[in-house]
Amino acid sequence: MSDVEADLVFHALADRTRRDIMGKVGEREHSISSLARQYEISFAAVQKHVAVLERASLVTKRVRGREKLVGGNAETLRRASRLLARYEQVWRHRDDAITRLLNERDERTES
Amino acid sequence: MSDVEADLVFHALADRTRRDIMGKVGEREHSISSLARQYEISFAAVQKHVAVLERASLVTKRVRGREKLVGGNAETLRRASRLLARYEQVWRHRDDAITRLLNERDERTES
DNA sequence: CTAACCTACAACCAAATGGTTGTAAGTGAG
DNA sequence: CTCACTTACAACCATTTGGTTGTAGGTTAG
Repeated sequence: MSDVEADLVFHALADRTRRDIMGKVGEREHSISSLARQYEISFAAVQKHVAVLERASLVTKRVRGREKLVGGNAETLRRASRLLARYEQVWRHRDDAITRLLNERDERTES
Repeated sequence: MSDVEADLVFHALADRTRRDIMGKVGEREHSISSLARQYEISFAAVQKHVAVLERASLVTKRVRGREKLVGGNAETLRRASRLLARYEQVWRHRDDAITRLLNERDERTES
C-alpha cells in the first residue's frame, strides 16, 4: 500500500460519520439520499463524506436509475488492515526485556 | 474502541511522517531529537507529530536523563487493527450474488 | 560553574477540513 | 409533459492542521 493510498484511507477513516457510513454500506448498498436522511447534517455534507470515502477506494458507486448506490470495497479495507498488522508484527519484537537493554546500549553509542 | 479513540488513532495514522515515526519507534525507542535529525522539517514540527501520536496512545514517552525516549504502544495498534477486521468480516457477507438480489428488493421497499 | 543540549510551548501563517446554502442538470412517476 | 427526486458542484465560513520561529526551563558533560 503506497503512501498516498494510506494517506487517503486513514484520513477517510478518521471521521466518525464516515466510519458510520462504512458500517451501513458494508452491509448493503445505500443511495446517497437514503444515507443523508439518516444524519442530522445536510445532504451536501453527506455527499462530501461519500466522496472522501470514494477517493480512498473504500466505497464504490454504481448507477441505478436516477440514484447512485454506494457499496463497500472490502479489498481496500483488507489492504489497510494488512498495513496495521505489519506494524504490529514488527512491534512485538521490541516487547521483551532483552531488546530494551540492547536499546540502551545503542542509544548511547548513537549518532 | 470508542469513537473518540478511533478519531485520534486514525487521524494520527493519516500522515506519512507520523507513520514513518511509527515504524522507527516500533523497532526501538528514539529520543525526540534523534527523530528530528532524521527529517527535513523543524524540531518543533517533529515534536508536534510525536504529540499527536501520543494523544492517540500509539506511542509512549519515558524519561532518560535530559531526553525523552519515544516507544510504540502495540496494544493501541492491535485495537485499531481489530476495528478494521470487524468491518472486513461484516463486509464479506455482502459479497455474494444472493445478498445483492435481496438488496434490490430491500431498496425498493425502503423507508 | 558554565555552556551545550533537549524538551516544551506560545504565536503566527497558509492550506485543508467539515460544514453551510444555492444553483443546475438528469431521471422517473403519475 | 411536468413535477418531484436525486445527484453534482460552486462559493462561502469557521476551525483544524502542519508548518514556521522564538522563548524559556531542565539536565548533563566537561
